Amino acid sequence: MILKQLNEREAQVLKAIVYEYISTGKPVGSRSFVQKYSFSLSPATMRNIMYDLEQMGYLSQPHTSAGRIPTDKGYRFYVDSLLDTYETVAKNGVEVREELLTREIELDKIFMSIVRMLSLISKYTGIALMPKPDFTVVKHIEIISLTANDVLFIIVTRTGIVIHKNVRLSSPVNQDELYKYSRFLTAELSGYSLVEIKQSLINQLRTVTGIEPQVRDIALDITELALKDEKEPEIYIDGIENLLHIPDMVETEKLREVLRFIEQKDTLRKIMEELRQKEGVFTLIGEEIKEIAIPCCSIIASSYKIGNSPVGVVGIIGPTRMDYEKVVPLVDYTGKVVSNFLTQMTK
Amino acid sequence: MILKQLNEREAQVLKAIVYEYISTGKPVGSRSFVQKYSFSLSPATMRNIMYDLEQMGYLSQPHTSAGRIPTDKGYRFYVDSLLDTYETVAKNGVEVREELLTREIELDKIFMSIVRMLSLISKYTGIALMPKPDFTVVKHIEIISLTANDVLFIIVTRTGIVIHKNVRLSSPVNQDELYKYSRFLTAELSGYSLVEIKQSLINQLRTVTGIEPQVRDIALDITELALKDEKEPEIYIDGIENLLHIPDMVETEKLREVLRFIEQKDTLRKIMEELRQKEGVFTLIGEEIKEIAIPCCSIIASSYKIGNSPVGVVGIIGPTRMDYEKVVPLVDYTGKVVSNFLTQMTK
DNA sequence: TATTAGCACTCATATAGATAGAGTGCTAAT
DNA sequence: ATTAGCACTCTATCTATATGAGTGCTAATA
Repeated sequence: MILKQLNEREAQVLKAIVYEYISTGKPVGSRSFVQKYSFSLSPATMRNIMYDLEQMGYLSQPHTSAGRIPTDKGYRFYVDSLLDTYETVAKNGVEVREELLTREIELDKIFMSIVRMLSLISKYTGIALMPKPDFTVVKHIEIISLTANDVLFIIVTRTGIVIHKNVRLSSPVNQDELYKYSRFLTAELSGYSLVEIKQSLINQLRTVTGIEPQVRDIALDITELALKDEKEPEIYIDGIENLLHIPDMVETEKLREVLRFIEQKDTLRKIMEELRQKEGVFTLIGEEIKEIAIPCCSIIASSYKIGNSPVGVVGIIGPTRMDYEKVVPLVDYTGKVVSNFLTQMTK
Repeated sequence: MILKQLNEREAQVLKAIVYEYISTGKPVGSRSFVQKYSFSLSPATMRNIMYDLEQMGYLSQPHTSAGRIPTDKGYRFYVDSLLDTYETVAKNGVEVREELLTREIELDKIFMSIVRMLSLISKYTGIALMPKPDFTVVKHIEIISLTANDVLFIIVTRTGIVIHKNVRLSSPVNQDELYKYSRFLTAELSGYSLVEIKQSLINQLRTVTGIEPQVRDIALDITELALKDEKEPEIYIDGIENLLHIPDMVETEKLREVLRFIEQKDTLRKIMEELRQKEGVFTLIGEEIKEIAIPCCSIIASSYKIGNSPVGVVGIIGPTRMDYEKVVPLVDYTGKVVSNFLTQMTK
């Protein structure tokens, strides 16, 4: 196959075919297509173009004598061409209301309503990866005794997120001793982000003076232990039922697979985690989702930031054949709103 | 219709019909049924019995000249008759492993694995209502300043549950002042359950002496505010995909309704909350779920306790036509295991 | 050289009719 | 009280057939 840039006409046709297939769900045939889109071309010519596009890998046929449907490569072309122009659309007709955010205080509720909104507006499944605490700034640390050997390590971040972890000690420590640790840790660590603490601060503090060395050492040990295997940030999902009215999902087995994938969350989290590190809106189409084959599904996601660090992801899961014009700006815009909000909140 | 006790034979037949319908999913007809279950009766007699059972409301026909299917009343009869005898089966063949529980420390993880197990073993959807914190005993209270007027109120319970809530104050308070509050509250409230604190303790403490009256008053105000509209306990769900292979769920619209119901969580929570207050295993069959019509679904749930207070619920959601023999003991046993574990843990 | 008209062929889908199978209700006989 | 027999009903399944939309190819046209 010869590599070749699409010429203008081919590009137009390809976009229109993908668009048509997205809205109807039926393979696009030459005759009705030229008519509907008033191309001043005969069906025969259209067939030739389609044939070329098929050769180049943008289209395929479910069977001989059926119309064409886009391949993943075809969708990819379509989305990319959208991204060039969608920004002007972004604020129009998209109903994410910023005030909604400021009314709520608790972060989990905020994200729940964001995910709900995404699903309601897009009519697909909304997803959000909660902010990775790594980049949030410690405000307070408290260690509380549970049983003789078990303590609860609590970090409060400046955003009001509470991270807590049970830690089992090798020897019992009483609560008064724990208070000392808490005071020491709060004094030394507040104002720093978790990632700074993990990567360097703990080790620097190992030699700090002006504190009983034993308190210092045990306190830092507990901190290290508590931060070691940090809990994966939660994923919120809403609108799973929207996956059901995806026309391509008639085969129950496919649907089960998708549901299992979504419920399982680990794989989804891994994928989201990767997306977090990309800039802006990112789209995973069909088989491009490498970890697992989720049939007929695409993910459109945007990482959001606190300041300059991308800390989480919002987006939607929908059918590969989906309404990209609407969804891409929606997800992008939502990401920006969340970024602004969180950045504001942390100041 | 004349109210009448079922005679022995009718009861036998009814049980067998429900059983047969549960396993095959097809309306039970007279001829094949007498054959399969080797009743020494002719199909005609069976038809007469079926006719009677239908008159009494235990069976119905999807259409003339179809076999019979159980009504909700029929299922109810079947389950009740099961409950009389299942206890001997309870510990056999049920694979909830108690050791699994003791290895985990964090409560949410414990419940996640319980729900997972329920869904895996039953092949239906597992559900759990987390322990209502009302009956858990306070271990420690800490108030931490977030912004000038916002503070974070943290309660740690003896079980290691962390409850936190943002509270907005009318006038700014600095962190040192907050420490005083924390110390006072921890001293006065630890060892009491939240429900005791809410119902009487706060008011009793209003007049306590030996502490600056201002600290006392504000601290109690904050506590009252924080405990006022307590967060609803979370619901864990696993195995939604199992709802898909329910044969009666072929109609997508039904399935969507069920999924929406499960995702919505509020209604589910209300139902679970009611179940929490019942003793032992409880079964809601089909239309008996009053809040909403979840088509073809039943809920089997068991409340679990800490000490003597029922604090939460575990159970499963499955098709009305489900394998009650297996599920009822499973849910019951799981409830007991969780009760033991939590009661143990809290001591 | 690019486009178009025409034609034979393919495939998926929809429709209608026929048939088989399982079930019921009723009546009369046991 | 139970059963055999019979006419009737409803569903599911199969078959055949027609229809429509699509393709690829070739030859004519601009």
